[in-house]
Amino acid sequence: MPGVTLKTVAKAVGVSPSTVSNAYNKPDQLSTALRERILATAQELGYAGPDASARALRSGKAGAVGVLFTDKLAYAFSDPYAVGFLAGLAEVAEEFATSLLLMPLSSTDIAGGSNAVQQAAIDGAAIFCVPGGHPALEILANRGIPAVSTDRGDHPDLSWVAIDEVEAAAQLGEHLTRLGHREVVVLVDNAQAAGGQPVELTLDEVGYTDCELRIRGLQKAMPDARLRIVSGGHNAFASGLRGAEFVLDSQNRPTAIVGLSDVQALGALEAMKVRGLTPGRDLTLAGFDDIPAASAAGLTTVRQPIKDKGRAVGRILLDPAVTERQLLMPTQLIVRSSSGPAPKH
Amino acid sequence: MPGVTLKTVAKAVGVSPSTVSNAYNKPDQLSTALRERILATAQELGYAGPDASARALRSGKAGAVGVLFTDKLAYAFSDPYAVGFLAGLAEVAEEFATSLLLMPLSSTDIAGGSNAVQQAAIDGAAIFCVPGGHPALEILANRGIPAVSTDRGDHPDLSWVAIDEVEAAAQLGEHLTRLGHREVVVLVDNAQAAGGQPVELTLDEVGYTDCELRIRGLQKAMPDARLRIVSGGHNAFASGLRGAEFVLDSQNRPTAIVGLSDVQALGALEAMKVRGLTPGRDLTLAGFDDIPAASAAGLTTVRQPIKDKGRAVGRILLDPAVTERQLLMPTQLIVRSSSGPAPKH
DNA sequence: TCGTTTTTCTAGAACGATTTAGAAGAACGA
DNA sequence: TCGTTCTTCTAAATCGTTCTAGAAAAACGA
Repeated sequence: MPGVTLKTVAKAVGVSPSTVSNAYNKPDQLSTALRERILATAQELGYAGPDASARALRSGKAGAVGVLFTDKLAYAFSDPYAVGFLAGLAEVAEEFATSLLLMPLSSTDIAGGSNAVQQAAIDGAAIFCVPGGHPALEILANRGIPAVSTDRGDHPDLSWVAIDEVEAAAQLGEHLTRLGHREVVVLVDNAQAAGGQPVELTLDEVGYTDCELRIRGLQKAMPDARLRIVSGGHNAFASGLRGAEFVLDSQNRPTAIVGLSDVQALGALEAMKVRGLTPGRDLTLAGFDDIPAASAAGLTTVRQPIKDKGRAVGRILLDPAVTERQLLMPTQLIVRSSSGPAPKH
Repeated sequence: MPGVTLKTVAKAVGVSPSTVSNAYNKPDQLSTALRERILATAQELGYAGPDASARALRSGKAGAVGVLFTDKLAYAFSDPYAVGFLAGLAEVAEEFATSLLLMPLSSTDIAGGSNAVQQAAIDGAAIFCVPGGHPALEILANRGIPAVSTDRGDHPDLSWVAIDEVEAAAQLGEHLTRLGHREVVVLVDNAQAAGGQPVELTLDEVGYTDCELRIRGLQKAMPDARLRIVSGGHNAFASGLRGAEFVLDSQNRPTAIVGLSDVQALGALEAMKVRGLTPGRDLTLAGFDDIPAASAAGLTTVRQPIKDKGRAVGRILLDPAVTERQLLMPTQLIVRSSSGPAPKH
């Protein structure tokens, strides 16, 4: 049955196309009897309801919001933190009969124009941990697509749902200071190390705004400590593992390792285990996010309400009743067994 | 600048809209000089390229494929198995400049019509572990959207990329039989237990076709064993944990527990650890999928090439050169330390 | 030089719906 | 009975492209 459209149905029933459209979208605009007759005829003709593209064009609503991820999709999903965010977002999306459009941000050919960000039919975009200044953000702005970021940007008119990165990290920093740590390594996500060879970075090279802020928070709360920044690659278990290996096998071991995400911290935990190091005694380990696995592993971490973050982003994008455009979510230091006093030497 | 369209640009440059369209889509249809002039003017006017919806309508291609997940999205993504599938699919999607549209499948009001499946603008759909007979599948069929399932369906004209569930499970069953196990508990995903209270089920109540087939495979290879089916909720670590707790704390402990997914098996592993039970010695534990964490945990499992499965689904949906519509992927029993001989008594 | 092909561009009709403004008829109050 | 308000339905414009067919100009071969 090729080409069964609104018009076909309208003709078959003997009404105008508008009425058929109303039968689907505004049931109170026509009598129940007629509506039922229309729906029945539609069924009979094998008409599956208004075409999505046509509706999107005419009404200006795509029925989908984009989710922008940095890096490859695989990395994004391997972090339960990302999954939690997505789950919260999906919950709201579902409520508004909206789908989620996954937009992997391959570093290549963003500028090319033939990329998802340029093409996608979306009503809004959730920017998940994408560094400020990324070309994709400009494209979105150009297209006039409302975007909500999970990071606080500098522009006052940008929407975001974020945490106070500096304060959150400072909480952890104070905890470490109290425990007497002065030699600290911070494990960060970084593209430079993606090849497999861990690298040591300066603060300027870190890149991701949120990482940078967290490090600043640590510095602020640990003015007397020596902070080294190391990356084993993109945000993943394996990167934390590699980064920690690099640090643990080097001459000057720190007394504490802070992963800027729990998955990285858990990777570091693995490296410690292999070397027979007990977290909290031989070396202090801390993470960020408080993903489910963190509590199982006894990892000290900074909890952020990730699912709520996803929900909030969804509401800002989809719920017209929500007018607040910038939301600061609470964080909480969760102290577990992986952190302990710095060993005297 | 509201309403900058193809026409606006065309007028500004002094050419026809068709030409501007060609500048974007068919660069060889016009002189380079003109094309560059058009692109420059577009930039100047703040025109962000052809509108996605309009293009979708006119060309009949949405530029996106839907991904249907059963249950709540959160459960879906907490399983690395799902993530692997998605990664494979995303790889192919990227190659064909197509986006992935995640479609949350609320169990409620699917029939209502105001759901994502009905509304979404997609060219095809990947059906990931959605039980046959689900209303969403019918909606897709009605809309004439090609769909590829990860489960073998009964209809001969349905496309799928699957494994031989029965045989795969039978491989594992033979292994267990050889080890002398006769008291076996199978942990399954089930909505009934989603509340938190584990339940014991009959085969008829299992629901998901693939789960059912796997159990049949086990039965086939373990004709003399007593198989009990238990669920601790939806497919997740926590469900496996709860299900195993229920089983381990009951009067008649089995000698082997089989999780129908690795995440559930790993949850069960946790329950065993807490109770001081060593897998492979005190109790045999096995899973399904062979996710990365399985090897780290020494879990005996049935490997399936999940990323390839995702890729294959993507190719069937997007690559016109691929004509094969039904693909059986290989599986392999991976024996690790979590399985051992049944204790004599 | 004169057809013929190739290149470059255009006019105008789709694509399939929604929206706006308003008509026709029914129901209502006085 | 008559004007007024609802209810129910419709005509026509519009959303922003891409497509088909073909015109005009340029290039080509002999």
